[in-house]
Amino acid sequence: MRLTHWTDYSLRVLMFCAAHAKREKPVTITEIAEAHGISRSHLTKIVVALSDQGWLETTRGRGGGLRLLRPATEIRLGDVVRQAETDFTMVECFDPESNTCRIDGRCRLKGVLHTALASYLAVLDGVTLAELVEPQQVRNGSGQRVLLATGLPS
Amino acid sequence: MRLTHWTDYSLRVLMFCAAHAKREKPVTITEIAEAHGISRSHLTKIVVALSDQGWLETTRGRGGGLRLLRPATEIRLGDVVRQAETDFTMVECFDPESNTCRIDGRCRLKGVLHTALASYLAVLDGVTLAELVEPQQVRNGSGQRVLLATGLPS
DNA sequence: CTTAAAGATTCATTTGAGATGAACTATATT
DNA sequence: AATATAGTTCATCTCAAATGAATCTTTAAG
Repeated sequence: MRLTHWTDYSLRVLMFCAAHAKREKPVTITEIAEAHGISRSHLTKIVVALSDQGWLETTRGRGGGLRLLRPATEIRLGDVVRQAETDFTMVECFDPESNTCRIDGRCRLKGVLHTALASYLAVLDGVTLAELVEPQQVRNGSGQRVLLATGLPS
Repeated sequence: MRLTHWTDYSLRVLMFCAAHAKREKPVTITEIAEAHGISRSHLTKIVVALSDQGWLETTRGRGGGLRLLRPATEIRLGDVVRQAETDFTMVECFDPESNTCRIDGRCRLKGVLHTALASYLAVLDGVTLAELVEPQQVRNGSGQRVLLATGLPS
């Protein structure tokens, strides 16, 4: 049971935007890609998806970049994960297409796993992007003051 | 986010054993494989693992087969899933080996996802194998009385 | 009006966990 | 001896997910 890198990166992009929301210049894809050591090309696809899903606003051209469409306090992790993650097939019988289970409909497994999944997402619904990146100064390895969640000097 | 077929089958094997626990002859791998339309060879590996993990007792030779080592009322789904599923890497930073996240240790994502996972498993811990296969007569498609969870005529 | 900086698209490829099954071995009962 | 059972080994297959090069499009700055 694991989340995809796609979802992981989706969250990181949104976190990065949230952490720099107050900056004048918008955040750029290249910037995030470099910060995380990911290819710009690949990350672009994730940004496009996030934009299609209404999380981000993108502007092309010089001076362009990304901006959150909603305040980070209103972005619940559960909703992001629901959209980023495409496959919530817990067991075969979740998917009517491929289900060949001979005891489907008479067994309670599916229901139980649905409940568990709901519980998982409910925890994520209880946390907003803002809480993840809440600025909080800590010392980094070099004794420098940095912002929690961004790693950038404050 | 999904469970592997391995875990799915593991649960089905245990459920089958639980549903037939009162039978004189032990359940056999071939029987389960046929009931679910899975290859006997593949299912054997799963049974061996379940046996290694202490869920099952197996006996070779004619008249042999599988038997649960503990009453179904004492087998919690969460424990089975924890053992069957090998990879609970929610995001890259879960795995110290592969983690390259630049903001690890200063970000709260990992903690949140751990909590969510714990919540998922807690739901499964609240259900026993016995509850899944609790005998309950229902009518099947042919109007025949069958046992819930097994699909076999009662 | 040219250039540079940004996002967007397309295409092809790689990768790796997970799944699969054939063939064979070991053991117990009849 | 024959049969029915579990157990092991080996090789492969499969497919979603991940990756990245190349190119196109848009827009602000100079």
